[in-house]
Amino acid sequence: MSAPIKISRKREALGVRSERRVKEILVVARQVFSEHGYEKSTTLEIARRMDVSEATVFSYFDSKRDLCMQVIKVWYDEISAELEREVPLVVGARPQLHFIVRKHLVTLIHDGTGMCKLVLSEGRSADDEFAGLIADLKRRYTAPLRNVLSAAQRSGEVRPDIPLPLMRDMVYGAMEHVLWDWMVNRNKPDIDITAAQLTDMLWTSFAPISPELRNLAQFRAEVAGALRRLDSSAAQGMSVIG
Amino acid sequence: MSAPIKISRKREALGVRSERRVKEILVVARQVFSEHGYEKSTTLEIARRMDVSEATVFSYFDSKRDLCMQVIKVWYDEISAELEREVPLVVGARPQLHFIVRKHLVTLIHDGTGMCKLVLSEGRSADDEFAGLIADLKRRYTAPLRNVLSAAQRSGEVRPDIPLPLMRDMVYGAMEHVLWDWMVNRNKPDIDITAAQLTDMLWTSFAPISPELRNLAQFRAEVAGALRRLDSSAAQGMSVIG
Amino acid sequence: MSAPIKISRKREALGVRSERRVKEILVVARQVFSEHGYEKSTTLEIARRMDVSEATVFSYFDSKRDLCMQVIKVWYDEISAELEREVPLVVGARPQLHFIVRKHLVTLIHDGTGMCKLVLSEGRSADDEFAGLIADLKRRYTAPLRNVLSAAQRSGEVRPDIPLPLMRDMVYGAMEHVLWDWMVNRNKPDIDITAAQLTDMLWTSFAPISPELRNLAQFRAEVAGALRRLDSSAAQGMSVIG
Amino acid sequence: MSAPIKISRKREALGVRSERRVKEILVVARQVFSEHGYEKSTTLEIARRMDVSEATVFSYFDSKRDLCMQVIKVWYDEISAELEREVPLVVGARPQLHFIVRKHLVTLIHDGTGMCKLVLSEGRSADDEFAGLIADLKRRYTAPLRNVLSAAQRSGEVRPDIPLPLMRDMVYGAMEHVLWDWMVNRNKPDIDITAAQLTDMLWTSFAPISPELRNLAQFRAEVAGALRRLDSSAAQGMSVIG
DNA sequence: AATGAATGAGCATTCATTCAT
DNA sequence: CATGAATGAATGCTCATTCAT
Repeated sequence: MSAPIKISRKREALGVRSERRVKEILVVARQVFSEHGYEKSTTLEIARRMDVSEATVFSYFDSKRDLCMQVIKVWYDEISAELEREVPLVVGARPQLHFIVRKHLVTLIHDGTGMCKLVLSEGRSADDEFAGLIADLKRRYTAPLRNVLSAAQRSGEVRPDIPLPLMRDMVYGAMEHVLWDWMVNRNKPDIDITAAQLTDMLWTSFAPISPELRNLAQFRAEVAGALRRLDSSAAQGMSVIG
Repeated sequence: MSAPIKISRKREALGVRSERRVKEILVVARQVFSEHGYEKSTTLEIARRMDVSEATVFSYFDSKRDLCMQVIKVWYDEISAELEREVPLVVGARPQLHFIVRKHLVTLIHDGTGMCKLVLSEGRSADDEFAGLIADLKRRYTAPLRNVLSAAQRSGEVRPDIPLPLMRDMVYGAMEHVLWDWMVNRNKPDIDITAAQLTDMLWTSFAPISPELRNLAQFRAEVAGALRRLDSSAAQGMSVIG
Repeated sequence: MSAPIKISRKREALGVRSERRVKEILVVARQVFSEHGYEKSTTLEIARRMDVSEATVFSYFDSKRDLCMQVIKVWYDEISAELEREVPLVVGARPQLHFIVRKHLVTLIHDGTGMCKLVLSEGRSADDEFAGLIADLKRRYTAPLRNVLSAAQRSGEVRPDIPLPLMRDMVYGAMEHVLWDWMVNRNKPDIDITAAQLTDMLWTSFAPISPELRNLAQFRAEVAGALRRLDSSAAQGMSVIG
Repeated sequence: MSAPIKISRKREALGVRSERRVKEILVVARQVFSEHGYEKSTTLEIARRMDVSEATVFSYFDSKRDLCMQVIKVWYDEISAELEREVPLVVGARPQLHFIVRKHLVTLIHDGTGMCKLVLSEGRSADDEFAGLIADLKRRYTAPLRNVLSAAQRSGEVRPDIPLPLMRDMVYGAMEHVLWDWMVNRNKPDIDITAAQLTDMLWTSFAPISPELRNLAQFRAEVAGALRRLDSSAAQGMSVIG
């Protein structure tokens, strides 16, 4: 729960002056990794863009993998901290959900550093260790949502029979799909509308519906469906009565 | 929309006899890619397992990437065809949604060929072309759901104000998250329960709620939330009245 | 005892035509390693001298280390086989010892491939595994001497109270020193004279001396020494009598 | 012949206070080089163990090679001085030889600093300059033996027809082999027994044997050998007489 | 005297891909 | 139809060494 990402061996004893270098490298590395993804990025390019030698980069980070990990960690730490600070300022479970959803979309879509693709891609790294570390970072990032939903379950605002992880999966899974659709197919979503619609659907699905309402809704749906099928058959010219 | 995945240049002129070879290679390649992921798999290993030379593999496929693409395509074609065949046998929009959800989980979790990780990982490939091709395959695979929801919208069973892609994202996004959680953190989901819960939530969120019910539900939720906050404040010893 | 040096993984299934390549590489690698020693040799230089790419070299040998090992093994196998063939043709234990000693010096000094330095150097490799493998090769190479001495012990020609390994160490240790002295200080030994003198001394030291002769010799030596010291003291003007 | 090992350029102008630093570095470097050998040791590790920067090390020594050289030189100087002091205290050429042999084995085997492997390995360095410098150190170290044998030759205790270097090679060559066998194959020799046996053999081989005795011994050996071969032939069922 | 910081130069190894036979 | 053989091109990483401060 605490420090899941180990600080590079090599950074342990660095002085103040070099902290600047570390930051510089992280900035450049973020750019490079964002542009090409992890595999296609090279340590040489990162070094070149900084006008330093590769050796310099390796004197601050243990390995390419380590460097990329730190880049992702820094980014997650930033947005996690922001989220942790802002969510409590919002009042009400539904508004909080809405805030989290909108914030996530805004952050990833408006982010100028191209982290969206990197994070979505590397979050699915085939490398187990890498994937595990990112999973840790995500745990922190999604904690606010978890807290909101957990409290809402206790207060009765959210149905108690659904495991929190499953609800989290719905929230972030839906958004990742939206974002990936944007990345790959260039279908840029309208953030406000999408956030509103997602929140609406999610909150509806999380709400504890009274049995009566639920049954009523289901009855209505089934009747409507049966009716549609009837119409559909008729439309195909099948002689129903004769 | 049509033939999105180009057949390998080299396969165009191949005879019938060699079709068998193609299948054999695809089978072995599927194993290898599943085991190590795309990047860590080597054409040498694929060739060795078949007891042929690497050159033979390359005489049937243009490149490693092409081969992997075909592997994924074949798999998607299989499950897409199955889905297209089976979904119409289910009656009712909700049962169809449930069927699609459950089928997806069953397929990916019980699949002995380890395609789950490969598909989830490579579906997020940083390579734009690759990602685009997989997006095409997914379009076909998700078409049945699209049809179900589209029809349901027309029949009034599903609210008409939500874009179909967004609903699709909710369905598959949630499931991908569940599956990835399983892959990385070894949290194996109970398929039947998860499918039921997901369907329940999704269907609820897709259902057209009458304004009255919706308003009523929201009112109920807000009152409950306000009450909770009141209690919480009181519990912390804050003087409420003064 | 048998095949101590594993054949390169990669060479297992090579055809006839490529056997030539293997030989070619070994020839060139022998040159390069001989000239610079293991550490300072580069795979690039070996490849360049053959006008092939480094990759070609690595397709026949697993690693630089493996290649060097094979070079050394081939050489040891050659001279071991020769020795095994020739020693039995010599009659008599002492002549056999002389033959082995002379042959060793001739082989290492007249060898145009510069293996002398490589073998002497790498035989003392700090790398334990490497050292172990060379030790195996040496075991075979020194076996003929061992057999000669062992038989001679049984026949009473060689004193039985000395362990064979210690006698082997005397034989080869002395020669290695002679050779190294040549390599480093350019003191080229006269092979025939050195071989004769070494054999003479070694055989004398291995001979079973009868107690009487030994005692007599020792008595003689002690008297001579005492006499020398007496003379030496007197020469320094020390008052002997007081 | 005089100062063969040049003092590091950088040390020339250093004051007294820094002499302490030099000693400290040499102590740590000895440890490191002993543990990993020259090639695998890094200046970084040496610096780290001293809690100073690499730059500090390089301000006292010209190069890694220079440092290692000094380490070896210091060690050789120590044991050379000791030998030079102690050998004269022993009376008699043979006892002196025995002392030198035993001392050498004891020193190298019981040495806690692991110099044995380093010295044996680096004494065979492929680097000509390095090898030459070590050869110089060895010259001093082996001088006492040279003196002993030289005097013994003059006094008639040792045969005069063998060049001193060759006798030296026999003495130290044999021991190096014994020690290397220990290092690589873990055959730890019994120091006292080995020293006694080596001395016995060496002294015998160095002793001036009268022509009569020598001839007699050789005659005896040849007869014994011939007899053995006769018996061996007979034992193989060869009809000797018919 | 000490060092933080930087680096030039080097190097083994991998692997998809091609092509003559 | 198959393949043995060859390779171009790439790349992460190490380490002794220097120098301004």
